[in-house]
Amino acid sequence: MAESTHEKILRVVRRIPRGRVATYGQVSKLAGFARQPRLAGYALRHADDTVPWQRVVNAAGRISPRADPDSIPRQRLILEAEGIQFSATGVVDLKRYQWRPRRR
DNA sequence: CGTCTGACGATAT
DNA sequence: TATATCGCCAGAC
Repeated sequence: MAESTHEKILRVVRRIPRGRVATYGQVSKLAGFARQPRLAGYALRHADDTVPWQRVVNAAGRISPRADPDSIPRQRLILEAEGIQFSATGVVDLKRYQWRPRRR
């Protein structure tokens, strides 16, 4: 069985530790798909509860909007429960919270 | 099997 | 600084 694109993406997302976030672009790059941030978004859309999808935010440090408007406050609450703070404008400070993997 | 659709971001103009 | 272009996966129908 060849590993699918989505599986590679999800494998990376599962490495993001609690209390940290990664961007779509970062995830896709680590999975071997540089400059294809959409692939990370596509994969997360189909992700189940075995993957910490809430730890992926966009390059601006904001939660990416989806069909369900309630998904934003919902994701935010989970991240805050993990210790991540949001600015008054709803932005995560990537300088402070972005995941920096050691190797691979 | 063709078309549509959905968690993005670097680059060009 | 703002808007357009492009890359190109996978499930639903």
